[in-house]
Amino acid sequence: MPAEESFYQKIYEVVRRIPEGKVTSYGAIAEFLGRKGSARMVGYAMNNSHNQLVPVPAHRVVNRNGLLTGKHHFNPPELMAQLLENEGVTVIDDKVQDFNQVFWNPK
DNA sequence: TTGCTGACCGACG
DNA sequence: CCGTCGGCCAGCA
Repeated sequence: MPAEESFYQKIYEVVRRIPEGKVTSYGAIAEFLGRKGSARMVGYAMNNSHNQLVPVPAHRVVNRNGLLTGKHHFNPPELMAQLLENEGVTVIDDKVQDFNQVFWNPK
């Protein structure tokens, strides 16, 4: 049996599954991992995403409102919205437009 | 082991 | 509309 993966690894794995032009929410990932209500863990894991050897598209993860709450952790902060728009996701005032249409549920 | 932190969410007034 | 609080729990000093 393979070595047991940390929750962080599982989170990163889910985030990598997000297709281009799609986004998901912290709560959705937390719920998918069976830790519904602990969306904080997802965000906290994202903070460590830079520590991963494999790139993690953290810019595709937004909060429940479709707001780019984690943009301040990017360098530069505008990069998050720019990456999303580069993939076809419209971002206005740090908020994802047509959120229900670009929302991707892990499964 | 204990205590603190946090890129969230929902409820309350 | 706005601020505040509780809950959730892995990681770290």
